[in-house]
Amino acid sequence: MQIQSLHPSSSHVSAPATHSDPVVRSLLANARPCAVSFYKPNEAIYAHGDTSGPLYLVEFGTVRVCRLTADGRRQISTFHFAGEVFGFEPGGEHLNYAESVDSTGIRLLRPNSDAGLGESALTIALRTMARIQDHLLLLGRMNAAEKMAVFIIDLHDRQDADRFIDLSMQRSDIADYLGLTFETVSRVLKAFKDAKLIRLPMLSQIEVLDWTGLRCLAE
Amino acid sequence: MQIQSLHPSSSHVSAPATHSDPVVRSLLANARPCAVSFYKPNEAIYAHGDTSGPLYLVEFGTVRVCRLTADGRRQISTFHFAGEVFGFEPGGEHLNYAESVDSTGIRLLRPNSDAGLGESALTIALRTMARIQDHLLLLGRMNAAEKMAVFIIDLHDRQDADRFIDLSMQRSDIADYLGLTFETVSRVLKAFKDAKLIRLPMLSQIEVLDWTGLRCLAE
DNA sequence: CGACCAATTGAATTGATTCAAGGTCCGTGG
DNA sequence: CCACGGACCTTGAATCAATTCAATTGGTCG
Repeated sequence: MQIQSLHPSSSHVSAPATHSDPVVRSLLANARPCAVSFYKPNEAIYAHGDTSGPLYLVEFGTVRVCRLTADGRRQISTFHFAGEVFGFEPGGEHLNYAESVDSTGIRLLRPNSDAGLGESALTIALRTMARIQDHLLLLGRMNAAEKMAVFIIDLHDRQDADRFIDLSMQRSDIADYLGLTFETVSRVLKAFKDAKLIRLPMLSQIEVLDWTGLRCLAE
Repeated sequence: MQIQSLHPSSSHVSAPATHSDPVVRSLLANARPCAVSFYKPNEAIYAHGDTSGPLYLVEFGTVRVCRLTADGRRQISTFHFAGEVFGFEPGGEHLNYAESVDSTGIRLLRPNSDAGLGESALTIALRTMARIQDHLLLLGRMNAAEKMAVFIIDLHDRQDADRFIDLSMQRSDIADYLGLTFETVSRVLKAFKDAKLIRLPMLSQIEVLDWTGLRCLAE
């Protein structure tokens, strides 16, 4: 992991997210400015057991936040994309670990006063919580096809891309997010393709052909 | 639902939780005092779509917080017991609904200043979030026996009861919490009984006979 | 071009569900 | 006190969705 200089001329990464979200902007206003760290794919951002405290803002790229069972089974709690904030943990230690999925830029947010990051931190934490609660319903009560449909629609809603949805993560990441095996992910994508719900122009791109059909599956 | 008077002499409910948790006490200090509402089993505390804002403190009893799919499948996000705070939601509307499981007393917590409930609200929200993230791992990556073992141990840790664990909720609630059917819950309990891990002196009580064996299952 | 990793596909297996039948607990009323 | 009814729970048998295991294909990069 390298620390990027804040000086623009030395930066060779793509433009940072615009942070159009007012809550994120307010959080930035309460934070000390920090450099953007650049991560190659599959690098650790923080580990299980690390001291928690600062928050992390995704400038570009994708992050996965995960937890493991004692025998190594992995569950991905959330993916985070450009403009999203993560790193919330109670107590002093990270119970989850976070890694870059692809080439990712992360800005550290440290509170610049004793007052902490204020109300905006709570707001963003509650949003994250709502997202996770949605995911409980998905993991506990949906079948493979429904899970996949929800996942594709969610990806589309969070990317501003219109036509093609970018799959920055590989099949096994999707599997560990949806509580499936990577073989099942592959099979469901094939079934969607055969049902003319989607097209897969590349391994890492989805084009939705039938939004109605897909939304119907996702309820 | 009846509103209990704050006057002790008119109260016929069991003694309220002592709120030994300093964070909950600090939250109470920032809240306007409110009466305790008494709920019979299976009454609505708030509904999907209700305006959110106030927090709720369980004085006694058990609460379930749930979400439904469009076709009526239910996932219970969390159970809450005496001394626990719930009701966190982003935005203005409840995405979940909350109900009493058994006879339950709830104290409403409304902020008494414009500053809101302060840091303690964030602390408790983060705790809730950590609990939910644990539950993602359970729902996504554990089998029925492991889920049940984790559930029993968690119940024990959250109740101060030593010998007998009280199952205030019925089998279908446990099923909707663990992402199983109630038949499977019943079968797993039977298997635990046959394996001499537990005893079921009553329908709603568990006695753990082999903590090591149970913990081993739960990892 | 070959090597390697990821993804696909097939066949067999299995864990959990579904459907169906009993059994148990508990309150109510004769 | 006991019989009755209904809700909850247990148990069994058949089914099915998803996994496991095993090839094979495809894509990417030196």
